Amino acid sequence: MAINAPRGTKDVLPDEVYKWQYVESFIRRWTALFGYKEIRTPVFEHTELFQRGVGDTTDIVQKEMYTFVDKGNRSITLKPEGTAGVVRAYIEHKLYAEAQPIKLYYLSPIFRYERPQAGRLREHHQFGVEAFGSYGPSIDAEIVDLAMSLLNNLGLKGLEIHINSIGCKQCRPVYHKVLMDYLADRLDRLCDTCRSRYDKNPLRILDCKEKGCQAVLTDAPDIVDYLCDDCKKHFDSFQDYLSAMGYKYEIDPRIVRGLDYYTRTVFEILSTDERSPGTICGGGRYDDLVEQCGGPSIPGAGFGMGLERLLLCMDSQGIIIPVPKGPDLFIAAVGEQAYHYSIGLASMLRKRDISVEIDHVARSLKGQFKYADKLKAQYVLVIGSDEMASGHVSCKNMSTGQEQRMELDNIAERLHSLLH
RNA sequence: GUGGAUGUAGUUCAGCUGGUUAGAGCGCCAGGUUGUGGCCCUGGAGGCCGUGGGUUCGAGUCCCACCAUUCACCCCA
Repeated sequence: MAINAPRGTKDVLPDEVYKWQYVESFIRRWTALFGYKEIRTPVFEHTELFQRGVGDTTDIVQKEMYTFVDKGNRSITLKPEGTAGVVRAYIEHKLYAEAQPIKLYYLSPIFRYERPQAGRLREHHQFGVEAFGSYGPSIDAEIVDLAMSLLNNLGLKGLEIHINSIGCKQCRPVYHKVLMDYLADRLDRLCDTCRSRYDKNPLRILDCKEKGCQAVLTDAPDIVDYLCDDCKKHFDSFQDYLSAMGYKYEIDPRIVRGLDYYTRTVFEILSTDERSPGTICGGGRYDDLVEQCGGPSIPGAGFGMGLERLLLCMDSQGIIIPVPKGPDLFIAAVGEQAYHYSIGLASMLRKRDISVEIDHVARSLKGQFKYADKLKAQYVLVIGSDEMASGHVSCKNMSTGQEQRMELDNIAERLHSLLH
């Protein structure tokens, strides 16, 4: 019996959850400001959904999915990305019947069978948004703005926005042909995987990192030069809107993304920081996906943001996430009778909205103070037989060391005024 | 999937060319205070030296395999 977490997974321990909660609180604030509502979809879906949605030729579907047959003989797959499930829910619940666009966000674990390394896990977590029902480039710009606002507000520096357009079903075949013609007499200089991509998905050859392929591609035609008029117009206005929002961006004709469903706009937000991984957010437009998954012909746009990478990036940039406060009060009891009384007092004070800690392992008074200190308790109340008899307790401020006496009768009020 | 590095207390790490009871800092517990934390002092608990095999009189140390971690690549968030 292995007692370690499965390869490529990580526990978030109590000492560090506050970092996640901090980031999540920013996500909830910014999605609210932009009008995106949360959607929660299952961690697993029918395998077919991802095969159809994400695309059979992608690495994700071909070799990275966690797929198994359940006891009812269904093929089930753990989400390898966030969009497909949201699209399925959008179609299943006929959200297209509501006023469009429908703007959604999710926080979800994502599973991919990969070789783990820094910022790369078999289970990672993504924050993502999906906006359905608008062909307009303003929604493309809005989601970039949402991602950038969030990241900037968290304090990240040195972010770059890289954008591209990969056309639509009208103009992409034209570019495919141009690219294939260009590559036709250079096939022997491409790597094995690229040669196999030549027929199935030639666009993917563009982002091959092999030196040989890179050399071949230096003079390759750029897709932006072959966009149809509508796609060209869309791409231009997208850029205009980004500028109107005050963003600098870079057109990178090599961004094609590893998911087949993208059309027109694709983008990545990456950190130029050397110590942390590059891409922390990637997304784009998917005008044919809803229809491909069996819904009406409705466009969409969205992105996914890797939370582990975001946290890594914040850490390497030295961004300090505020550590949560300790309890308002620690009650230190001396003796059986006082402890018995203190248990009741702690319960009462918690109901009065004061956070209270108390010893549960029979520590000495000194031990209780040390423990209170470790917990970062703001005040410590000492209760022993003297206090029980007199009805007065001493309350010690742990940061100044000063003690004051107070009556047990109105203790909650006194504490409230101390804690304001 | 390909290539490199690394696995020793809870944690970070020492352990020289194989040699007797495997060490340190931090953390944890207790004591130095009879009812008071942080600092200081003293003591204590805690290790099948990743797992399995091999070489050897003898392995934490050398060899092999496996497992895990980590870095680069592929790909992606």
